[in-house]
Amino acid sequence: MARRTKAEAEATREALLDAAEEVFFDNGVARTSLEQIARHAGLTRGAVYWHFKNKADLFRAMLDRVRMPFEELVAETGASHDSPLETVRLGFQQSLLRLEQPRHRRVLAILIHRCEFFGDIDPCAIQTEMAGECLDALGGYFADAHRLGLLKQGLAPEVATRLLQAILSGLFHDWLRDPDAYSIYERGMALVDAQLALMRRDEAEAA
Amino acid sequence: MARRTKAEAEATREALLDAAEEVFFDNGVARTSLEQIARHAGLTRGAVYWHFKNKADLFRAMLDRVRMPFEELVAETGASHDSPLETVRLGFQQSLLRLEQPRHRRVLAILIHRCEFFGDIDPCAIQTEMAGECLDALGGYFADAHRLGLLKQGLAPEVATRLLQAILSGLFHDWLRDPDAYSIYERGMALVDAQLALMRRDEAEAA
DNA sequence: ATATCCATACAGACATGAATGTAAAAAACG
DNA sequence: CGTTTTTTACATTCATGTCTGTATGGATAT
Repeated sequence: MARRTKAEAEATREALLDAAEEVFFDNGVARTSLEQIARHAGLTRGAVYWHFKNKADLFRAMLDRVRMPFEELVAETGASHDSPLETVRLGFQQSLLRLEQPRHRRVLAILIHRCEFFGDIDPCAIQTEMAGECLDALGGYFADAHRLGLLKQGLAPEVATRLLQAILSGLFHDWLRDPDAYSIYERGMALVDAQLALMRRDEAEAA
Repeated sequence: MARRTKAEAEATREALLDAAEEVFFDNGVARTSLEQIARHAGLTRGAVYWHFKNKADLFRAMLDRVRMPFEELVAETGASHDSPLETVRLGFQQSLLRLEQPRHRRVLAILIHRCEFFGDIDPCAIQTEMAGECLDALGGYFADAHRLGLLKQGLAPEVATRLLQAILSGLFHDWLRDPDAYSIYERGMALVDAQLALMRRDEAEAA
């Protein structure tokens, strides 16, 4: 085979990324060679080296297909600003929905549980970046909630933020270790709802 | 060099494990060769292959030096059985104290953030095993707490268990990504205390 | 006590295989 | 025909496992 049309070249690029996802997920990043990825896509290493500089570059491209900042997720839901706790809930829900898509699930699982640093890639740094992004957003919402008197008395907004962020993070990690064990959407929403209920100022207090 | 005494042989074994910890932590497991480990310990690969079957065996031995089931931690604290929530707190505290020791910190960080499967080692499975162990223990305590009427009304013990486990897990993961950023003991205890306060039935309800 | 002998605890060299990156050839498009 | 896409072939590097060599420790016999 050789050159088809421009669109078909793009298709092989995508095919390579798809293959990378699958093989990385099955074998881990370090244990998979570019040869394996190419073969899995029905191509050869030559194609890989044409489209990507090297393994790290391929990896980055794979990640770029699923990036989604928390704020964007929230924006998608069209949540209003007057109820920060509900906004958090919606953002959370949106995240979980995304995670149920195979592509997002696979790539996140790879990033978190199936790779260590290589080349100029540091998965920990990427995770930290994503976590920090999420933490900042959550922090803002809880600060608002606190100002509006929506939080339980004695619960500092920073603590509430870290609690929820830890729950989110822990949930992700645990679920990604074995995504078929349960539905993250159902369990996740149950946990957020329970936690938000715990953190919300109750009517008796508010009166 | 050649054969020293039996005690000295044991010392080199430990030295190799120490070296493995450090190099694994710095470079990741996949990227470090047995040669690097041996050199870092001032020895050669011959020593490594004498004491260990291969890389996976060495890795397992490294893990074995820090294993500690949650129940054992709780036992160490000598907590009484009449206050399950306090028992959970103490177990948590004990875990965090352990984590502040460099050895535990390093090994856990390696297991969680610096290795993917290789040989017959599946770090995810090991994590799942540890998490499950912890989950079972927590589940028992919260079931007791529920029976004793210590939990907030409407809070199912299973949900409480999963919440706390997620918090623990999330906290570990986040901190291990950058252990020098903050004290896990301080922040961790603040979070558990806050969470336990939220989950405890308040006096008004109890009356 | 000391000489002998074997198992132990390493070091060093070697063979193998696998993955990488690159360069050159080949095939198909325009 | 020239350019773009892909294959094939090749050179290099590197980790692994194994094998051999060797000096010592310790047990046993004398």
